[in-house]
Amino acid sequence: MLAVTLKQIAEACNVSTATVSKALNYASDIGADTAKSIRQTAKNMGYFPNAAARSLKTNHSRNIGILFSLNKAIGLTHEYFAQILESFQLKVEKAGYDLTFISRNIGKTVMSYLEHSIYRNCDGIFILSKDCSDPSVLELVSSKIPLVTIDYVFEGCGAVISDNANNMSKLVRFVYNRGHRKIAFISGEDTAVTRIRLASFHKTCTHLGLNIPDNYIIKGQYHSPEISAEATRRLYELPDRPTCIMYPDDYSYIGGMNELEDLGLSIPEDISVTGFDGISLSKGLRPNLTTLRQDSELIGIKAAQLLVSAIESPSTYIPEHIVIPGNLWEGGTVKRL
Amino acid sequence: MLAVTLKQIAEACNVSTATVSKALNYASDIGADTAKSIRQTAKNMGYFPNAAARSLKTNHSRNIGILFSLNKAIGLTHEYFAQILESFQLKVEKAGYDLTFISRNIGKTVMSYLEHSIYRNCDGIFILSKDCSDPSVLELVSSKIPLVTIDYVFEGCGAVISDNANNMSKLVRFVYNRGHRKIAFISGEDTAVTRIRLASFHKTCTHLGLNIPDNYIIKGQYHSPEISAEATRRLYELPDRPTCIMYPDDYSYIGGMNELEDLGLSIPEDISVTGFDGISLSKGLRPNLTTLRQDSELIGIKAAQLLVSAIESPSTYIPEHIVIPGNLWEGGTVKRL
DNA sequence: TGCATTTACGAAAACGATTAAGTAGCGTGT
DNA sequence: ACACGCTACTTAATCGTTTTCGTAAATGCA
Repeated sequence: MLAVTLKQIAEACNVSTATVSKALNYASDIGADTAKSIRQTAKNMGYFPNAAARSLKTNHSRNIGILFSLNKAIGLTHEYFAQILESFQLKVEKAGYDLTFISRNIGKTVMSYLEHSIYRNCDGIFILSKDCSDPSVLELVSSKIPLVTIDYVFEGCGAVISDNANNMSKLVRFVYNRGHRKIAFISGEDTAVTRIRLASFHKTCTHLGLNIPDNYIIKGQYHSPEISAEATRRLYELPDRPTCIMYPDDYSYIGGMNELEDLGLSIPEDISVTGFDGISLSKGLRPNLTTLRQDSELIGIKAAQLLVSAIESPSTYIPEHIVIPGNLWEGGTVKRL
Repeated sequence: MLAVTLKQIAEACNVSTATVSKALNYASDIGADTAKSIRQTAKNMGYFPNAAARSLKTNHSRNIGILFSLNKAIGLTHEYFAQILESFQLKVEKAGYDLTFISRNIGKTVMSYLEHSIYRNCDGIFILSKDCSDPSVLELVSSKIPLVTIDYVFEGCGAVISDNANNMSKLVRFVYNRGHRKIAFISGEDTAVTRIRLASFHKTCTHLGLNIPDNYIIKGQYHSPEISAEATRRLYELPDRPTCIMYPDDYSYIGGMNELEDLGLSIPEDISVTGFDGISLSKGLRPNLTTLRQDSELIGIKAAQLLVSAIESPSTYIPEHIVIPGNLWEGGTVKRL
């Protein structure tokens, strides 16, 4: 329960706390054998440094703040982000960092993200936010705290981004190559990522010589089966129905899938569909959902590496924008026409 | 960037740091007007206390450790736990606490959960672990650090548990009341919760006078559509097929749903099914999945209240075991026979 | 041997807060 | 006028580290 302190070790070894500190930190001006025996007794006594004391003195906390915009559509419950966070956590843990959620308030006092980060003395911040135009996020970004963002680019800051433009293009081309010309697209709610995907969809279609009518493009929502179901019905009621519907993500597709079934359409015989993300769900479906697998694990890992290097070697650090390609998962929901 | 300290405020106000500290902490022995003006300048200067210094001195950190067993089946990517964590976070944040993940290692050094908690000076721990028999968890539990567990009971510790026994019973009775007598059950992997649900299933069946053959009970896995699909096929191949299949959770049911469809069975006409959890997915399905909605939001809130009171009022605190009932969601996947 | 240099350690200050103890100043009761 | 008790503040110690600087002993070199 009660923590062992440097002082206790010092007494046990008959040396000063300075010596103990040096021994444990492998400092240069200490005798090899003294150091060894101190380290041994420290281990025996179950010593761990007091994080607060160390943080106070050294001005770093070995703690990384996570800025997670928690809302329904994009938050912990979204498998893509949860997976990124998981692999990020595993990686920074190995580098010796803990993870703390950074919110806008602590108790009754409201603070900005920056203030919270300073309060907790975070060595770096990992931003997984939907709305990076939030002034409080901007304030953080323009501070000197090392940070890495996901799927959003701030100039001068490290970022890891899923290659949304190319991914979407890949998916559209796949559908096109299977012979589809009437492709509908249900987008997610309006975010930077959504805009990139939508632009890529249009660009790719134009490039392929496809003329997509306006009513084939429906604004939906990520992670919402209900809204995808509704959008699906609207597409069904169109006089000139699409032959393929592209859903905003795998999860929300489930709503569309059920709606189509209700309407008596079978997949992919009567209508083709695609998802996005490649979460575990998509492989549990029959036929396997055709989707674009984003490499969330790699994204988390790269973000961790980037942030750790930004923290630990600021001199050599270059705020890269790492683009992570996705993989097309062919599945079986796009029929060859 | 650089934080404002007490000292700076003290200089600005021409008082000692002690006075500033007292003013900000609403201590008694300080003049009302001095206090007021100090608080005002502190605000103007953008002061926030240094968490490390405060923690060092007061021996508490206003930080709660989360012990999250991160593995595939049960972790951040599981909506039930992610939701509990989300609502927990929102609640403790209001009480003035931050959340830090507690892992078994930090850098190259391996430490126990207890050691990590001491290292970070956590005021309390929130345990969301699948395997509470882990010796390192046990060590933590037997320490004096306030903690609350989810879906697992340690005597003398606060716990919030979803009422698995009654929930399962409710679900079985609902199926029974719809006329089903041949009920199959696909369980999750072996955990405390699984054992409770399985026992409740058996007990309820016995109570209802049902004799469930052994081959109706299949050991599956939570959150795994694939394994549920396979289990579904095994049940289908039985000479005497069940009329209803109960899946370990909503998510894994998706695998079964597709398998059944592949087998040419339609739900609920040819076969009835139930899920468990009541995640958003289940309401996106057509027909709506019959499931047992666990109140993950309330569980998170109650856990937060319990833990905060354990931390802040240890004298009046009673380590309750709060049982949160679930709600049957009738849905449309159980046919009336 | 004598002097300079290195090695190995200790003393003490510092990080930013909290808090017990001490002390002015002031009013009050007798 | 004097002791007493408040009130409102300051001083200084403290939490557990890290780190600079000082210094004694050991060593190197001529």
